[in-house]
Amino acid sequence: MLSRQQYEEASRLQIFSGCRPETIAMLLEGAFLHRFPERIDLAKEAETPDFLHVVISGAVELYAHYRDRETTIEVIGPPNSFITAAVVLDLPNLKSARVIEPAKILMLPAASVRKALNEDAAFAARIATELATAYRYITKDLKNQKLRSSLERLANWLVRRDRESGSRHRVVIPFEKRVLAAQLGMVPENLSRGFATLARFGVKVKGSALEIHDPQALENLAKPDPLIDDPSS
Amino acid sequence: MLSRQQYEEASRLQIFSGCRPETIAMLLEGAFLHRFPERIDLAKEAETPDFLHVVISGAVELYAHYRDRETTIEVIGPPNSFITAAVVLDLPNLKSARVIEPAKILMLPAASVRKALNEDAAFAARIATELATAYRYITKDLKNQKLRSSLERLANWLVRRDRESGSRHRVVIPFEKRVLAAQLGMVPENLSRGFATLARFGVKVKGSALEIHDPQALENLAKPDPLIDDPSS
DNA sequence: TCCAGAAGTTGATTTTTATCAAATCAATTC
DNA sequence: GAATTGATTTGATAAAAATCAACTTCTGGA
Repeated sequence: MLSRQQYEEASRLQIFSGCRPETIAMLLEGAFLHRFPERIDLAKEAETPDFLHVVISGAVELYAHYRDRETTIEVIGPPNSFITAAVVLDLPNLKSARVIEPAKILMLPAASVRKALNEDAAFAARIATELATAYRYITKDLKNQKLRSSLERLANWLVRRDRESGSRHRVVIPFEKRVLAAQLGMVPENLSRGFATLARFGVKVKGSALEIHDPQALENLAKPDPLIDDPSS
Repeated sequence: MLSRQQYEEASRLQIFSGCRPETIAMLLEGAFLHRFPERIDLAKEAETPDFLHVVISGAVELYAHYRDRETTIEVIGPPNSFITAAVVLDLPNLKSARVIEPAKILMLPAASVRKALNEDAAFAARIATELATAYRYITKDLKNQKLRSSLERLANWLVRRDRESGSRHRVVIPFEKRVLAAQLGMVPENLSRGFATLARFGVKVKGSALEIHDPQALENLAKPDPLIDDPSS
């Protein structure tokens, strides 16, 4: 269902690097490449997924429910895939996924993914790498949650974002503050109060634009730890 | 370094199922099979692992630090492996590991594991499965942390343990209460208070032995959710 | 431009969780 | 068996975080 051009584009994705052409062909056979507008749900908790989703552009929020509560687990962008674990194991999703920024998504049939996994070592290795990375990412998040107060989590989020965007001490929150609050494991009210507290450490808030006027003070508060905050380690 | 008998035993492990004999031979080439007493540290945060560890028997606690704080991420038993993600990616451990119950551990050279990953699709698929399972496990834990109060976490731990041990309404805490507290994300004092509160729901505590006298009341409190508490889903 | 509704903020209050200190209990050594 | 040490429990208090309510700001149409 992919055009020639789409096929070319898709086959260059990191997830296919080193794979045999037959594997790529099989995976792209029943694949779709779609653009989705904001708010669209791409996956739903408890449903068993039919496709592995790869984010080509845009952003997707992964969230989960319990009773009447909801929390954001993760926000992912390109070139990451999601609901990978559920696809590999053919089990129900533990999280729902919604588009948070208009996104282009490549959808690979789940059955083909499982087939490829057993036939092409390179593809299996890539999936293993993908899963290992996701595992480490969520491990860091769990450490973040269990070992830090909400103010520390916020301060570290800020420090990290700043670094990732070139340390120019101007950070923009790329989505609604409520989403950031949920991601950091706090209610929106406390995020506001958190920013108010950070004012004492030289942080100025103008809507979703944040200015860090005293980087050292912020770092002293945050005390970032590579084993929690370093995206590459 | 394995005896003939050890080799036979090791090669029957789930992690090798479906693998080519050469792969198994290569992995077991530089492998060790050791028994470790309690308290021994098998891996240390921030160190890059030389071996993939597979638990044959006993139990291992995975824990992590930040500043002067420590928390337990997970307690694992056979036939699970640990520090798998770090081995696959050749990156530093995010967690330390200590023996919590005398354990027999199979140690596979990290470099061989990475080599096998790219040469044997069956092995790569097994590692992917292993990682996917670990990922889902920790995802559930993160949901547990972010969506529940500490009393709810404790109640659900109890309900789940009871189910896993045959629903005979007698549960034994298999390690120190402090470890359980850390695993559930609370201080030991609050675990005590949690048990005191559960008395009102028919739970009796005698040391590490717990009795559930009103299973229905406990379930009503816990409100278990398969997407958080079901080990098989 | 104005308005409605949503998002975000602020204050007061409650609930949850941690901290600190002391007491109790349990296992282990001498 | 007494003494020591560490784990657990209990109580008092403090800190962190959530809730509820009121208010402000922002945003996207009519």
